[in-house]
Amino acid sequence: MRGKGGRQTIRDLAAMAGVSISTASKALNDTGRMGEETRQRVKRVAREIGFRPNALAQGLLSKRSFTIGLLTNDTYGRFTLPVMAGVSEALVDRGVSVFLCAIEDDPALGQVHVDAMLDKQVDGIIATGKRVDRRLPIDLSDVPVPVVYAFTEGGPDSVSFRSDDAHGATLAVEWLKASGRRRIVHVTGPEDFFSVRERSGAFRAVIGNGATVLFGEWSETWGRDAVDGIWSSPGEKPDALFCGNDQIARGAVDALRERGIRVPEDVAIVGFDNWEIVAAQMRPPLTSVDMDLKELGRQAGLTILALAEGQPVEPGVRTLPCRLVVRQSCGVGSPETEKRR
Amino acid sequence: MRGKGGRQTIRDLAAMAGVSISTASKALNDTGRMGEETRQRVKRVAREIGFRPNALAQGLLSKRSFTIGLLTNDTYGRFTLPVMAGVSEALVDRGVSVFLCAIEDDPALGQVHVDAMLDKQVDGIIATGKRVDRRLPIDLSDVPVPVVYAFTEGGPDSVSFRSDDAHGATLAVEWLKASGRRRIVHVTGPEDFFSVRERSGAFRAVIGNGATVLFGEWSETWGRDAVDGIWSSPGEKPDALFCGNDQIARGAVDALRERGIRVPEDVAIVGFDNWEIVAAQMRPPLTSVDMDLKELGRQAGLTILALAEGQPVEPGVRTLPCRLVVRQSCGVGSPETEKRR
DNA sequence: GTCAAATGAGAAAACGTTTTCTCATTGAAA
DNA sequence: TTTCAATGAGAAAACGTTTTCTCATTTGAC
Repeated sequence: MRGKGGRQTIRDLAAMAGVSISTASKALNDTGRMGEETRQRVKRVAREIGFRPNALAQGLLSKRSFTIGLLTNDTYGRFTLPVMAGVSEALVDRGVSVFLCAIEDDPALGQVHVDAMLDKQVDGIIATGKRVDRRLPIDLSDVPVPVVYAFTEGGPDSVSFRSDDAHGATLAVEWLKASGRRRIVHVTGPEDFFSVRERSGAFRAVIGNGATVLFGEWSETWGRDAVDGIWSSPGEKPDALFCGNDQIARGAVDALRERGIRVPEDVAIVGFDNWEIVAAQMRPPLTSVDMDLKELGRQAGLTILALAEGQPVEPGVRTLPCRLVVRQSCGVGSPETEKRR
Repeated sequence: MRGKGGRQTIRDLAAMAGVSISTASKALNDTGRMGEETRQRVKRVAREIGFRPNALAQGLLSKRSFTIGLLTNDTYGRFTLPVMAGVSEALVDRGVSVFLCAIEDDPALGQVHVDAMLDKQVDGIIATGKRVDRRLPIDLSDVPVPVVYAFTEGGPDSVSFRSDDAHGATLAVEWLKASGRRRIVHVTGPEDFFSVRERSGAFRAVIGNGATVLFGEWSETWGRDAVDGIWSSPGEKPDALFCGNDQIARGAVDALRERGIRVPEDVAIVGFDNWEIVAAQMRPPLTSVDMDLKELGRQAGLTILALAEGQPVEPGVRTLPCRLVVRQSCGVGSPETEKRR
């Protein structure tokens, strides 16, 4: 089936089809002039021997490698995985492959990876991280190929993508209000996170005067502590909590249960991130805002492709809408549903 | 700094250094014969203009692309991430880049990715998955490049890597025994998982007659249910639980706390997977078996490299030892420590 | 029957390297 | 001086494609 050495080259194909190399090439690419019979014969032989052109040779000539680099400093997190999957999905059927480069937070390692990618003639680079308001440890503004940023801070004139956290928060709070909750408290992460400010800002905008926002850390512990703090101090208690992430929500639900407070009857809970493995397994399952990171990755992939093909792309930050994945923690007994508006 | 078009080629370099292309090449690669002065001059100019050879051209000639493919069907899981990081880490400083291919469970998609990788002349393929006893949805036994399997089932004569779960389980149980626990119960996942059988087999081997193993699912709920089942039936209660993963452990700890049973004073708990985000945040922090997946990835990377270079590698399954990461859930109040033997 | 245009197909150059071969110059030994 | 080996460096082929030319043949119109 296969030649003794490596794979079949177009040379072999041409010989087998009884034509010249140039004719073989033109036949396969539907270019040039030749008899229809010849073209079909070449194609048939190509199919029979399973000929596939060597991408290295093609790239050398065309100066397009159909390869892009994906740089990430988030080796363990749950954010980049969906982004990567989205990028990969968007590009695979255009024949573009993705180099994965895990650079931790090491600038030297980052440089090594970037150099390697450029040596391999990537058509573009997607930078992605674990936090929307932090830059990667390496400067990409001078690389000679297009760059797109996804879920990480880009330079001033760069193209970047992030989720619209304000939209996500609005979705969550509007939903709680629509289901009759009136005293909603926002328990979230450290205020120096951009996304925390976005979410809390939107929360305040919807609630209006007297909105209560509690900043803390991204942990279950903080969720518990927040609940303990609220319920052990005097005054009217909330009938809903909008939590900054799913772990905080988890802690809050646990603390409420320990106090004998029912979720969702007494207090409705909404989380953020829709981290399935947590949100769906909680009892009750957690309603949560999904940032649709896979779609974000898809968009980033399509954009880097457009740039690589020379199409103009307006610089700036593009925000993608979130989805609210409704589960039982906010009072809807029905099976899982989804809200986008 | 850079030429008007793309990057500087060896042609430009040769012109600038006042030598021929061949001399330039030989100078850079420390091959061929030439005056030391010439060699240094070429190297200096190369450094000055930041010359880097085009890997596509090199690959075309050498038939080595310094590129490998990493195939995974685990897009969201927490297992492949460390494996990928390990692979990447092992290869980056040998100048080898990694193609990430997320194929879900779709054979067609898998074939597309494999074809794309072969077109791009990868030097080898690492297949990795989410379960050690399941195959990827695509057959790799016929690809014309070396293949290594990591954390997924390989073919009969393949090279594969997995963690030594029996060793991990032994480590855990020995540790519990050494700290004085006598009535240890194993609460674990579904018996049709290979790793479940490995772990429970080792558990039984260490405990001997009368070992209690409870099979269930990989969820917190099962952990709770198991505890409820044990403590609500008559008879002597365990003084330690060895759980099949960290989620089960988490459920067990929660259920124990609700019953007023103290961890670790009354019951010691050890988990499996050392899923940091769960294990370290639990209260008390969870002692857990770490499969050292990053090291597994590293080994897989080094092996595929050896194969790509034509070195002989014995086929078979290689198992890597686990580590026990000791935290407070099993009675050691001291800071986090680690056991390997 | 003549000529131009259309058609079919191959030759050759190009992409950016590495490597082998060739050749002129130098230095030393005879 | 002559001869040989060693030295320094360039020419050219090769890797596997694509693309631009070129050329011979056929077709059609007059």
